[in-house]
Amino acid sequence: MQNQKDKIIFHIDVNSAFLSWEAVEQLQHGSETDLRTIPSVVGGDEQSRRGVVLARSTPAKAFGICTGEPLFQARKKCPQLTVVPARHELYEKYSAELFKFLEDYSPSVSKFSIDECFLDYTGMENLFGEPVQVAYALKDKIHKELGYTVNIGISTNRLLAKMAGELTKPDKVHSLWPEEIPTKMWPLPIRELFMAGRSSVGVLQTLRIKTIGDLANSDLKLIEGRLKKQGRMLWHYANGIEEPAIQTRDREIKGISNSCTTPQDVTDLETAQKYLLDLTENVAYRLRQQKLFCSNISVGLKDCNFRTYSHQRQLNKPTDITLDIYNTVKILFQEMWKGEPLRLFEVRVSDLSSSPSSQLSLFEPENDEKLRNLDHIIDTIRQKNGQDSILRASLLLNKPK
DNA sequence: TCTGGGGTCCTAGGACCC
DNA sequence: TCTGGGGTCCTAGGACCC
Repeated sequence: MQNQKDKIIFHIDVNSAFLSWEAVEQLQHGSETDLRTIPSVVGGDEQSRRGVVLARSTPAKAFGICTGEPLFQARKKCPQLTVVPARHELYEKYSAELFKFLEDYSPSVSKFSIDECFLDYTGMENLFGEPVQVAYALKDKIHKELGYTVNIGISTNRLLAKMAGELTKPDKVHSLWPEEIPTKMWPLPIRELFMAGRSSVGVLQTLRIKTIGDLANSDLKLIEGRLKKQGRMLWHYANGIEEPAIQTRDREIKGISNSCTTPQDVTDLETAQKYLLDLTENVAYRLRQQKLFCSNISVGLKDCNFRTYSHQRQLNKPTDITLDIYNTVKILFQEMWKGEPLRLFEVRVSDLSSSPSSQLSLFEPENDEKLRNLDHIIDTIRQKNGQDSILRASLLLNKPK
């Protein structure tokens, strides 16, 4: 059992979140079938080449269908597969509802992703009871009241709670107290360790490290020599030491991006710029919603051979003006593009601050003020009538510079 | 791989400064 | 300059997560 002074952390993870939420939503709207009981997946749009599996039902899993795999491949494994298009706004709604629900159990609930969070249960035993029993009750209450299942992992830090939550699924509660590490975590293949991705696992395998236990009991200096900071982190994680700490989404935002895989490869400048303007508008709008300014702009491309590359530029003066950002985006794109067919465009802004450069803003050029007013008008129309209510493209493109 | 979209963090090299 | 070392900033690319 845990020490008196130790923390108690729950990791709560919605099982096949997008699919579960789709199933609940469809049942509420009179559907006869529960997506969770048939081979089904939530996926992108196949025709526009966005066809990958985002979430799968348990029967779909039985066919060997994996998340992230192309829909085409999934259909080969299971021809009768039901494919549901993704509805991200809906999932945001369900996500918010769950986190609100959890706040009854602790004042400290930290969002890790749309369907995962950490709940700090430390000091709540006197109110609700012993953690494992409470976790079971909580899991069943979510099922009964919200309509879907979750996994709950419990331990003394976020890392171990998360590893506990992954042990077996779905609809399970697992503890992974420090003294249970050798029996519950060390036998697992190294791939199962949080933050051990393909590249690190490849290096570790050359060192004959196959399980999490192998890594935990290896020489830290050796691992660090091969994998630098990443190696040091993985070695600590394998030993159940959360060093560095796992960060959640409650910190300030570092960057805003939007990307788009095109239905067909793009080979002409005009079409490319249309996509880039669209992405820029989305990013700039979100930037202004957050009342932020960016000092770095980056454009990323993926060509038809899946080669990815990017260019970025530091600005002299932070901005939130769509046209400012777009002008830099155009330059960055032209620096990179040699005419190769492109399948993906990305616009990203970073180096964010909450005010435009302090002194300069007092003497803001008249033109900036006009552009900012234009952005404001368009943002207002969009908020009232929806994102597609106004075609900014023509406005911007025709606007004399 | 017929391979999405939104993030964070790290590394390495070059420019520039003292 | 055929020159050392340390620091900071910028840029490109990659690893990893859900």
